[in-house]
Amino acid sequence: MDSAEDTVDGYRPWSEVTPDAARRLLVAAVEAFAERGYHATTTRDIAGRAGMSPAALYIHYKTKEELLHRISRIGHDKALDILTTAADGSGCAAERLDAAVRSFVRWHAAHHTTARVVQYELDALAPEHRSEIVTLRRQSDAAVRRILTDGVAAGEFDVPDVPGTTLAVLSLCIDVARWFSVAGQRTPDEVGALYADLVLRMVGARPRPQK
Amino acid sequence: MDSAEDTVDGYRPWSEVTPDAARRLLVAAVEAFAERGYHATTTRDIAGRAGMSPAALYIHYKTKEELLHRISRIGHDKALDILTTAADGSGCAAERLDAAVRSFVRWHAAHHTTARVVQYELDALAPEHRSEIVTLRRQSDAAVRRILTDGVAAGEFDVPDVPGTTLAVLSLCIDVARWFSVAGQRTPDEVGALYADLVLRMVGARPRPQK
DNA sequence: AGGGTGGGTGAGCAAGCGCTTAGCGTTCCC
DNA sequence: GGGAACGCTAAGCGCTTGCTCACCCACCCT
Repeated sequence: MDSAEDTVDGYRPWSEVTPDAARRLLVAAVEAFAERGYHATTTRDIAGRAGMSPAALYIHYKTKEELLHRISRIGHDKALDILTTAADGSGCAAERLDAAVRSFVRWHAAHHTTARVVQYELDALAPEHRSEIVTLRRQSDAAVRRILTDGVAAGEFDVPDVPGTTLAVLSLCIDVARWFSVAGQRTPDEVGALYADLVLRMVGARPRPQK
Repeated sequence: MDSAEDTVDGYRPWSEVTPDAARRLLVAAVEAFAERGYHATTTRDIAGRAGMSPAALYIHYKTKEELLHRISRIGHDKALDILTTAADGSGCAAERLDAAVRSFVRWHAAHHTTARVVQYELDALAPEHRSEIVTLRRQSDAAVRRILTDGVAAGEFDVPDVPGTTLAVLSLCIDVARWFSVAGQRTPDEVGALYADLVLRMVGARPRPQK
């Protein structure tokens, strides 16, 4: 249903999942999990959306939880990649923070179906898979914190509580996945721009630091 | 388990639910829903936590969904009450925004168990119950928007996009329920203070408007 | 031509689900 | 003191769940 997701940011999602049948099942699972939640989704529903019989799922995945894990892993990898690319880029702290928030939010809005599963179904993962994902999330936190610390050190930002503000910034971005709707009047680009502006205000960024 | 919730802000939660057995079941349901999600929680689990047999649940509630609806309704009423009390209070726009965010966030942190159910299990409600709750949420949105509009009109705030910023402020506050943990090092009061500061920055509040 | 291989199906199992029903003990009122 | 009313339980019904198994068929290499 969400075919608009197929070609965003010039990359084809789930292209890393092969063979074709496994990818179709995974895409079906993303849609179903996002719509009804992991626990409310049945394996029959997933297989049905992919145009297959219930048993076909178990040729490509051992359990329903493995499907969620694969989705969560790929999604977190992508989200972390977007964030660290911006965080480790060139430019002053304000520019990097702007880029990080803008692209992170744009991804959460454009891929809100995937993002919803990735961000809100963490508790449904098996303990060992959950801790693997939590490690990735800590890296996201570190990336944002790095920008804030740099900005404070350079005198660009005024942030009394760096860990708390880091948490708030990430929380703000992530929650986009919950409320964003294609039926709404904002495009992912617009939300990204709005949020980048709001976050720069939150950190007290000076228009031009020392020029 | 979360007995610390029993007496916060000087009011006893769920005191409006009678008789005693019905309240015990409801409290058990809140804990179970918050821990595992609505769909992953069984009626046997709820009854077990309340120290009753599975059938006891159906003496006080028609269905499992009615339990969720009652929880959601009471929680939304309380959250909206907190928000509108602050929004309609006296003081300049900045003071009212500070109070609104501070108390709203404090509630989400202190009652994060309840808040998690209230904010994240909306889709599990039956359509007619869902639309009833959505109405309440629109009132929350209106309350915050009112403060922002007032602040802009008074020249206290600099907000280019009032609806978008309203959405972001509420989103930021609500997401506290997702990440807040009693194991963390912040108290609800501290998070409330931090967030009030961050939001005042987001709206470009001037330290003293015209004094 | 023919047998192996890998992706697929139809049918179904054991377990667990939400919810119901028959019945039981206590309380309360006349 | 007798009976209705109430709060609750033990047992279990009908159904759905995640998952399995026996089998099938298109394709491939020799």
